[in-house]
Parts: sequence; C-alpha cells; structure tokens
Amino acid sequence: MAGITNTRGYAIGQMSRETGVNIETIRYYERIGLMPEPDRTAGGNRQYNHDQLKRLSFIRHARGLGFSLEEIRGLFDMVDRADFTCGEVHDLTASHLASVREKIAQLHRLETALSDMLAQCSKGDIPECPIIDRLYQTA
Amino acid sequence: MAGITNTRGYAIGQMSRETGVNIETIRYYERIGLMPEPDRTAGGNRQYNHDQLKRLSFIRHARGLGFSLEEIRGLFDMVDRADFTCGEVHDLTASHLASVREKIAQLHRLETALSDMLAQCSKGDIPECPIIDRLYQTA
DNA sequence: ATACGATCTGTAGTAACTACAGATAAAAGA
DNA sequence: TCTTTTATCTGTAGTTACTACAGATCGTAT
Repeated sequence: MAGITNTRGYAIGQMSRETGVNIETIRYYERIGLMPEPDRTAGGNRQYNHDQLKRLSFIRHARGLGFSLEEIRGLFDMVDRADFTCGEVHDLTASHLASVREKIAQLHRLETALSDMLAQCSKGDIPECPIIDRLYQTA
Repeated sequence: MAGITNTRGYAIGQMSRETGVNIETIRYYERIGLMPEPDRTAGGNRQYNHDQLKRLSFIRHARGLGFSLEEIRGLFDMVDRADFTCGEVHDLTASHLASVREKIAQLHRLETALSDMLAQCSKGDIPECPIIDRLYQTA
C-alpha cells in the first residue's frame, strides 16, 4: 500500500510542476481536507511523499473528467476504506456521465437558439436589431 | 421609448411571478447595478414600472441563452446609450456562440473518455476497478 | 384590531478556485 | 560566510451568479 518514500520528498512547487495543479490550489485541497497535511521541513515548508503525489494526480485526472470535488471525495472515501466495489465506482461514473450528457443536450439547444438569432441579424450599421428585440420580448 | 406605466406599479413578488426571476435575485441585480433602483412605496417597498419589467425579462432571456451578467451589462450599455449598431450586437452574440460551441466540444471529449472507462469496467463485486486504476495513473 | 403574508436590510454561504500582502525559508552565487 | 534571489508561508478577500437565512417592518384582508 505504501509507496516508496523519496528521501527528500517533494516541495509544493515540485508537486505543482509534476501534476499541473496550481500551488494555491494544492493548499486549498489541503484546507478542505481533500489532501492530507504533509510533513514539514524544519523551517515549516511542506514536504510531500509519493503517495501524496499519486493522490494529487488522481484529483487532477478526475477534475479533468469533470468530477466535482465532492464526487472525488466520495471516490477517496471508498478507496481509503478499501471496501469499495467496482460496481459502486461504475455507478458513480455512470451518473456523472449522465449529467455530462444532459449538459451537452442543454448546450445544443442553446446553440440552436443562438444561431437562429444570428441568422436573422442583418449585421447592419443601424441601431435596430432583431436580437435585441427578441431579448426584450415579454412573452 | 417609455412604456406605459401602470398606475400602481408592480411589487417585487409580481415581478418575480411575471418573469420567473427569484425575488432575491432581483434585489441582487439591483445591488450590482444591472437593474435600476425602483420607486418605493411610503413604507419602503419596491414599486416597479413596465420598463423595468421589460428590462428584467431581457436579463432573464439572455441568461437563459447563457450570456453572462457582464455580457448582458454590455448589451444594456449599448442599448441605453442608443448608439449601438446591429453589427455590434451580432459580434457579441457570435462570440458567445463560439464559446458555447467550444464548451460542447470539450464536453464531448469528456463524454468519450467517461464512456470508454465505463466500457472497461466489470461492474463486479470486487474492490478492484479499472476506473480507479486509471485515475491513479501518474502519467 | 389583528392576523398573516409580503417585503425589508444586511450578512453569510455555495463551488472551486485565484490573487494578493507581508513575512520567512531555502538555495545559489561571490 | 554573506548576500541575493527564488520559493513558501499564513491569512484574507475576491471571483460568478446566486441562494438562504434572521429579525424587523409593511400591506392587506377580515
């Protein structure tokens, strides 16, 4: 379970460079309890180990896939308790996928509405515009 | 330009019902200067006129199309100064449409990645999961 | 007159960060 | 060793677009 700990560990800047996660964001994750409190140097600087690097990568990938921090917390809870099943993870992922699809559908409707509006627009040099008129419609 | 002002005007609750905008949100729009300060009754309650109702509808529709409050502010600035051209409005709308399309493209990539992951998942009853493994990948 | 709902102000919370300021720590160069 | 530069530190406040109170007052129906 334990990774091989680097003799020196990683400073926060290294963590940032390795994962692409902003330094301020790493500290933020710690503040909200998504990342553990790392060791400190004598002077008080953070020193991370390899496990913590992996954990941060995990967060980064999951965020990249649009998982919310709460969803990620849920994933970690399962993994940390080590009593998760693949089925549980599947379900969480599937419901996330469903919400992504819903968002796509909504944006498609938006896209249609906007391009319809653009099509009606003369692009002219006059202070009269079907787009503005449409937005002002009370109905 | 001026709408026909109702003798009594609209209370904030009526504005909310007519436009579907939450009461707290209407006050918020006023606070940030997107809605003007309305008249008040002797007791201090807000009294809106028809122009203000139309303005709120405008905001509501534009929000529904995904325009940000700053974009809406820009639209109002143009209209309020009455020196906008249809071309300007067209451009703002077109750039908004472009960002909507970008968001759609990004979500499509997300969708693909998520459904690929799901396809690899056994859905099994075991604490071992390709989804988790994938997320932990450092590379 | 009284009850009740509507509205009032002001503040704080939400998600997920980002951006400082002002003070130390650590590493590199002379 | 001393100095300079770079990296981190803490803590707070800002971002977007709202939403959710608390505790007080207004308006209206009976």
